[in-house]
Order: sequence, then C-alpha cells, then structure tokens
Amino acid sequence: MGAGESATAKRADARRNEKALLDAAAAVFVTDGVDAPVRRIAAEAGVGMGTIYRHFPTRADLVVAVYRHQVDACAEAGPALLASAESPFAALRDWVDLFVNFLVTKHGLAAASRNDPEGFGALHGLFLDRLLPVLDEILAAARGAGEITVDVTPLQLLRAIGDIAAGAERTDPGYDPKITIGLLLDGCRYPG
Amino acid sequence: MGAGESATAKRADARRNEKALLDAAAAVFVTDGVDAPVRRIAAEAGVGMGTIYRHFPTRADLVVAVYRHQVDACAEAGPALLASAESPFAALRDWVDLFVNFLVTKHGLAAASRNDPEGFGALHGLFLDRLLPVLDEILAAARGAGEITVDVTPLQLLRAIGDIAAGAERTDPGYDPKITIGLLLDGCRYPG
DNA sequence: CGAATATACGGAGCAGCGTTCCGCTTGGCA
DNA sequence: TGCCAAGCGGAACGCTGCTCCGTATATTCG
Repeated sequence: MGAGESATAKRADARRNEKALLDAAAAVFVTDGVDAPVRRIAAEAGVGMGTIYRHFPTRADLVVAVYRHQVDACAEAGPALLASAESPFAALRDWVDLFVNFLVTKHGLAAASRNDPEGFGALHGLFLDRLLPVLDEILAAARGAGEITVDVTPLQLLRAIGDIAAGAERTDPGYDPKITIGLLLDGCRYPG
Repeated sequence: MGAGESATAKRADARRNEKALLDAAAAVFVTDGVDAPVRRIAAEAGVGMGTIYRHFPTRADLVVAVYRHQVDACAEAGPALLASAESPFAALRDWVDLFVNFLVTKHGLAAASRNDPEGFGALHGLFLDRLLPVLDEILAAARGAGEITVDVTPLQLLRAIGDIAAGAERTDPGYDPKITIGLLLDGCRYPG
C-alpha cells in the first residue's frame, strides 16, 4: 500500500510537471492564499488545466502535498520540545506556538479545511494523523506532572486551537490569537 | 441621522419587495446557509436580480437585515442575565451560551463574516456595536466581584468565542464548542 | 379621471470560477 | 526506427456574482 515509488514508474515529464506544480502552488499559496484560482496555479507552473487535475484530483491533495513536510516538522518537534522544555506545560505552550505560527502564515489554510471538511478530508486527516498523537503525548506528560487536571481531549484542544488560529488569519492589528490560546491553555490547568 | 422613516417615503411595491426579500432570505439561509446563491433568494422572493441588489447592494446588508433583531435580542438579554444570575460569572456563562447558540444555528454566518471581513464589514460592525458594550458590562461586573482577574478585553473574548463557534458550525458529533468555550472562560478567572 | 414623471422592476449579459473531456503529443521500449 | 500507452493542453460546460438599461407602474398633479 506504499504510495507510488515503484509499481509502474511514472514518465519523466509527468514527474517534472508534478514538481513544477508543487513549486508553483507553494508560490501562489503564499501570495494569494490556498483558495487561489486553479488556472492561476496551472499558468504559474506552465501546464494546462488537465495536468493539474490529473496529478491532484482535489484541491486538498495539492494543499496536502505542499504542506506535508511542514506538518511533519511540527509533529517531529513535539518530543524534542518535551525533552528540552523546563516542564511539560511549557512544552505544550511551545508546541502550540509552533502550530499556530504554521497555521497563521498560510492564508486561509485552516479556514479552508474547516469550511469544506468533505473536500478537505485529506488535509484534515493529515493534521489529525500526524498531530493528534503528538499532542496526546504532551498532554499526558503535563497531566502526569499535575500541570493539567481538567480532562480535555487532544482532539478538543487541537480543534480549538485550529479554529482560533483560523479566525485570526487575516492580519488584524489589535487582536492576537496567541493571547486567546494562552487563556485557553490556562483554562486546562489549576494554577500552581 | 435616523434611517429611512421619513425623507422621501418609498413606493409601496418597493416596501413589499423588501419584505418579500427579507422573508425569502431568512428561509433560504436556514436551508442553504448564508452563502446561498443570490439567484435562489431572488427566485424564492419572486423578484428579479436587479431588485435584490437595489435593496441590498451587498450580501452583508441582507444578512445584517435578516439577523439584526436576533442580535439585538442577544444584546438586550445581557443586563437581564446579569440581574437574574447568581453571580456575574454565571451571567457571563449564560450570555455566552446565548451568543453561541445564535451563531451555531446560522450556517456559515460566522465563517462568512470572517472569511470576507471587507465585504462583511457591516455584519462585523453590527456584532461589535451591539454586543461589545454588553460583554464589557458583564465582564466588568465579574471583575468587580473578583471572579475574573486576568485582564482580557471584551473584543478579545468576543472574537475568540466567535471563532470557536464558527469552527463548529458544521455538525460534527464528538466535538462540542461549548466545552472549549467553557475552558476559555475558566482561563479568565482564578478558581474559587 | 387622465396624463406625466420619478421610481422601481426584470432579466439578459458579462466576467470569473471549478471541472470535464477528448484529440493530439511524446516518452520509453522493442 | 516504429509503435503505443501515458501524458498533455485547453476548449467547453455549468454555475456563480454583479451590472445595466429598456420597460412597467405607483404616485402626483392638473
């Protein structure tokens, strides 16, 4: 069930186009957000409409492909933070910060994944698959250290954070999602 | 600066159509969400495209017109809750609950107002104008009673709540925004 | 009561979007 | 070199928001 490395080796031009598409999408997403017109991405990559749909049948497929390694990096940072931070709760703060920074810099990413959960099932799945276990681990550590007493599920927390970050994606001076999230995290523990 | 009761008295059919449009929009919003196609609303009301745009130049104008009284009701309930609840913090809980229930039942309302803050400036303004003072009052009372010690601004809290509610607009069993919001509110006080 | 006029109406039309489909091109292999 | 599956491009379709202007009508005035 491994994805695509052997089986029937893709043609060279197909591989080239896929790469071009990925690069183009990454660039366009930065300037125009993840809702950028398909034609725009195709044009940027110098390919036709058919090509983009053949490689990435769904917009979410493209988004996932573009951001997968960043999500991975975020997931992998979890254990490291847990080891280096002075307490599990501090690690939680740090890790959440990482996640929020990731979300906020991707225009409309979280919003898109929320507004169209059917279509963005893949993205949703990526987030959940990679991030949930990590958050679970950090949460368990914090709970073990007595820093968290409320029983909040990782899913609950991850979604809440995602929603808050999504709401703050537009740059609005005077509102800082991190403060809100800090409040939320504080709500998960009793003060020491 | 009063809006529209005298000046140059509108034509009878214009008034009728405006009412029809409002009713139609309310009905369509319930079934199809606030992003329902303009043509659909026009058809439901039995008017042409021109008419809908003449009465409500912007989609937000229509949305605001449809929900204004509900927002008003929510705002007016604030002082009443403050008077009847057993503590200011309890009133805060109740009032927030009211607000969330309002948001969650309007498919895509909060999301729409967030994804297009330019276009939905009117909606945003309505929320802020009517609701912020009320929340401010409740918050001040709670702070006066020593139930809230963190200095969180009404705007901060209102936005956070709106964002969380917006994220939960799709019915997703297993996730309850009210729990998240409860956590957030708890984060605003020291435990008694 | 009938004409004049501002007011309001309707819907064709335009531009931009996502998505599909199929005739043509090209890479890889014998 | 020649063949053919794999891949490509972009025209075309249906749906969207929004504008524009010829037509219809409510209101007013003689």
